[in-house]
Amino acid sequence: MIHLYPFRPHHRLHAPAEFERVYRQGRRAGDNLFAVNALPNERGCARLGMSVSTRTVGNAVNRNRVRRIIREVFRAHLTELPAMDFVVTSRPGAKTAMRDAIAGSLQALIERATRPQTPAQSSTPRSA
RNA sequence: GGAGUCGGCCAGGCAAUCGCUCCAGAGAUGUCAAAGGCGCCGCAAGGCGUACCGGUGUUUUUGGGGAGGAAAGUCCGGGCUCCAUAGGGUAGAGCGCCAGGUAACGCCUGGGGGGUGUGAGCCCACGGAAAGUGCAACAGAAAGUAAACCGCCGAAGUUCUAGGUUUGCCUAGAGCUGGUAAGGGUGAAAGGGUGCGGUAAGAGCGCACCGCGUGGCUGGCAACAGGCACGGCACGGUAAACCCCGCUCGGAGCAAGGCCAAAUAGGGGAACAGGUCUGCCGGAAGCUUGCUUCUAGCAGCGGCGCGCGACCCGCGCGUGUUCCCGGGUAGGUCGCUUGAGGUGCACGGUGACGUGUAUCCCAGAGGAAUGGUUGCCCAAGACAGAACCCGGCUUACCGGCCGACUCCCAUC
Repeated sequence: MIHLYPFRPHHRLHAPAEFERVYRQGRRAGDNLFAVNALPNERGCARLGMSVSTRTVGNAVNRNRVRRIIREVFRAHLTELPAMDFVVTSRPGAKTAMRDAIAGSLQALIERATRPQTPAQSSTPRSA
């Protein structure tokens, strides 16, 4: 059982400019549920921003459901994450995804987005 | 008991635990002399000091609040804000039986009329077709100043034939012109309906009743209803076709808008220029001593541009160049939840609703909280998430509860 941590405003991204910065400069990883952009920050803790649209997820109720699950997953793993800004963008597959699927997807994507980039590997994983 | 109609209400529950957000209290800690308090100085304006009270952040803790009946669609109506104080006309849009309710409505209530159902009920875009224009496929003879295809008639006119004859004409038959909207047929619809009379056959041609129209009367605030008299059918349908009549409507929206403000262009002051325009006031020069010329300012009228949704009127704002001071995008903050507010009671009203009174405070986020996990229970949880706020309408929806009423069956 992991210990649970609070999730306060300074753990979130607020300004449009911050989102823009992560989109432009961050590393990107995605599957059919989400896309995750990650960019190191100077604040000493990880921060989360979400972009979940009704267009990809169906309706407003489902949008809230997906956002809450993302936030809970992020909160549960807050201490394990490096000091980076993450922006999670929904994709149509998230519409019907259950909680466990969302958690699994996010963990894998965060893993890929935060893994130190090694130039030799970048061309090979496709064939492997 | 079954089938159904109408109205109202609920929208999984409980517990533990981990979170988010707002409010209030308490503690810790940072910061602030801008505001209030306090102290000192000063006649006063005011100045100085002070973190004790206080303001404002962060954080801990305690307590409390935290999505809907549709929060939805954004289809109507308002409040609020800004634009001019919301002006006139045209255009445009909406609405359309009557009365009431309301802040207002295209909503609601009650009533009238029409349709529909055995019934409780339900449905209606329900002003005008004798202002004008248009439209009506196919079928049909004919689709609106009616019309003769089949049929009916043979009165009237006329021709032929036959018979009679007082030689004028008469009778019968056939035909033509013709008469006829009863019957058939076509069509969604064929120019009132039924019956009797009438007639050559027919026909509102006449009459009765019904319908329709006109005018009184009675009831009703009215829509309308009832009845009387007259008319003798003139007035077919379609206005969610144009249109006419009546009523209503300015526009944009909280990304409204106010304030504080990094960054940028526009704004205030000074100088120069101006449309050979007009007026007022001031100054200077000339002398003909009350006029001319020059010049500066203000106002008006022009011109140009912009705004007031479109157009016309009308209104407002700005005006070119150079030099000096002030602006308001990012961001923050307010707007932001106490309101046409909820609930109870009383009274008025058939009712929508109103009045009075008591009581309650019931989300307020802002890349956007209102949730996650675990366990238990059952009838196994639908549609679905506030974004300035209300009143409606419409649409979506697992089910459950309550009340009133109708029809059928059975029993007493």
